[in-house]
Amino acid sequence: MDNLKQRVEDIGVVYEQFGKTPIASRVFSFLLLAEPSYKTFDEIREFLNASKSAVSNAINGHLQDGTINYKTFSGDRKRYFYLDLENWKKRVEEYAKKLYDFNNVMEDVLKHRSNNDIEFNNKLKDVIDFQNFLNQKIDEAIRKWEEN
Amino acid sequence: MDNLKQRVEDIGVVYEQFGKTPIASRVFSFLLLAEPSYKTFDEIREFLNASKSAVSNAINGHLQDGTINYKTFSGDRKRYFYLDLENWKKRVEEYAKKLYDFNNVMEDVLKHRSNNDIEFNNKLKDVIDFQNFLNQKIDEAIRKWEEN
DNA sequence: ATTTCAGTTCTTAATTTGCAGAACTAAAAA
DNA sequence: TTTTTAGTTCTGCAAATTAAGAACTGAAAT
Repeated sequence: MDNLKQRVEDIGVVYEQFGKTPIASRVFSFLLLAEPSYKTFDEIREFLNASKSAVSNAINGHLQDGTINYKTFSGDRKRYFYLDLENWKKRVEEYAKKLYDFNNVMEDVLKHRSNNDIEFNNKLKDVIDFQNFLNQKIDEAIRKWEEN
Repeated sequence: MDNLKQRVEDIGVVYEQFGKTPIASRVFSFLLLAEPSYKTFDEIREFLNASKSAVSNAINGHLQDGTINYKTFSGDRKRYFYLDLENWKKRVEEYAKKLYDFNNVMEDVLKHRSNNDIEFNNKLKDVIDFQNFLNQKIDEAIRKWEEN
């Protein structure tokens, strides 16, 4: 039944697309597949066959951007790490903010461009408008999901 | 008036957030700010003070993912590269597809999980539903923008 | 007070990435 | 036909990333 290890690897590979390191991706993947869904540092380290430092750094990265979190149980000093699925929308929000900020940069660029290249300026304006529209829709979707 | 160089650098730095290399980011930034909005390989290379190989790779990367394109003029064998702003929505679509695909991976994970961790499974289902909803909204926004 | 435990931090090594510079290529010009 | 042009590809190196292993730390248990 060690197709679990293989599944963790496979989904880990897919998750690497989002710019995470191999071990960070496997930590994510393991916590997505594992049962129970919370695991200690050492369980993760052992399952992934990785070094403590690699796992420590991967976990702290995920904690930083809110992908995972941990809980504790009284009388047990270990931390139990789990995918912070409730934080998902906030992470989407943060990505949306990045797009929004860059859109402001483009808006500023447009404002400073001369009138010699109307064609380009118009297309740039279209892109900016589209992105604003899209960002609005994304915010809207997040709000709607929240009020459930 | 070489605050243009500085602006290209500054916006280049911002654009690096989206995972592009320094030179690729500066190529984008230059083509966003430059007038006219299309530039030859050598104009880019010279403006950025970079090597031909670096510029060649950056340009080909951008061509690959549709960020830039080029046009030619008869009697001039140079290619004139420009930001392919009309392709913006397609690139957004492609990113949305990545999210959609990963959502299917998570859907598959959910299907295979046991019933021992209902809490986690429910949250996972929420995330999946939210992502589907969001992807739908994104597609919708793209369609709406298209029919203008 | 000492030991154990759960991680963290500090080297260090191995890849990987990003880029320069030079050699190369294919098409067009002369 | 040779030469020029507009890039591309190759070689190699420097810097950054990733991860291992071992030393370290601070809180908790004994």
